[in-house]
Amino acid sequence: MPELPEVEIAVRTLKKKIIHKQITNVIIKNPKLRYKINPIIKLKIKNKKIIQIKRRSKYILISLSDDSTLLVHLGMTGRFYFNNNNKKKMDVSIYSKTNILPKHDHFILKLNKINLIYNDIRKFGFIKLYKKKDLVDSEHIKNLGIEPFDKKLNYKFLKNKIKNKNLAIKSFLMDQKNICGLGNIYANEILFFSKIHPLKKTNQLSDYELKMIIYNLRRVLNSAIKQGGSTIKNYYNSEGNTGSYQSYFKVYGREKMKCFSCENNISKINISNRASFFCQKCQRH
DNA sequence: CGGGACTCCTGAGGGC
DNA sequence: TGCCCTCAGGAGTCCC
Repeated sequence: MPELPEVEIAVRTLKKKIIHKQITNVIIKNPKLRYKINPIIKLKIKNKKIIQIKRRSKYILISLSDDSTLLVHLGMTGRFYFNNNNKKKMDVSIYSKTNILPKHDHFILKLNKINLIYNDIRKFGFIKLYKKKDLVDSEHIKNLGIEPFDKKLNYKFLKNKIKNKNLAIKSFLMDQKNICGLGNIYANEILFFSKIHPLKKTNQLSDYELKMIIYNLRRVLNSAIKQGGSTIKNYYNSEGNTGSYQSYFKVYGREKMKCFSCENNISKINISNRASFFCQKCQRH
């Protein structure tokens, strides 16, 4: 599910449901995710309390009472959902309500009255445990770029970042070392609102265009968060609900359909191996 | 070093 | 119906 808005929604739901709860047991059903789940995790986190849940880029950081942090990335299809474990039998109503298949459950945290289940069809996500002090220097976190809502992100910051870079702006936006949290959907949408062709080179962008990119990325992300994220292919979030930002897509997935701003049809091209959607007339080089 | 192609994995959908 | 191909919200690795 996951670009920044979807991860943010997941974090907010986790906060609501599992903060302050104690981990009474851990079940690793299938350790083979992007990185093999280290079985030692089970012993290390059992009986610890969940004291804080945060988002950094597209990562979920679950801090535990012994100064360790579970670092979770959802990959393409990772998601958390909950199950009531108060009864003897698992509550299976969520399976009929959503398209979740238990065969893709890989990791389960048993908490007081509730199970937190990590489900991931394609297994591109991962779960790692770090000591809190090692987390920021970890390979996953240390090279991350600026957060989209960080006040330090302004056009001068971007201008400095793209200095000497002769790279398609779409690729720049997708690279987490620059601005983090954006993925394929939102990069496409942001460039449409900014009226910039996705292949336009970073060193060709005007100050005005850089300002538009920053303005629109915040606008698009905020709006998506407000809508509960985007749901593709009946993808359900942690509470068995779908986000609805997909109905606001201006270009993503709209190849050959009419542009909402002009009479042109939306084009689709490949940039860095990812589908890129744009309007040839509204978005100029 | 920067940047593009390839890779991991499963499932959905289209064409024949 | 079945088979084969392509594609999918990510990002690390390899190679030039």
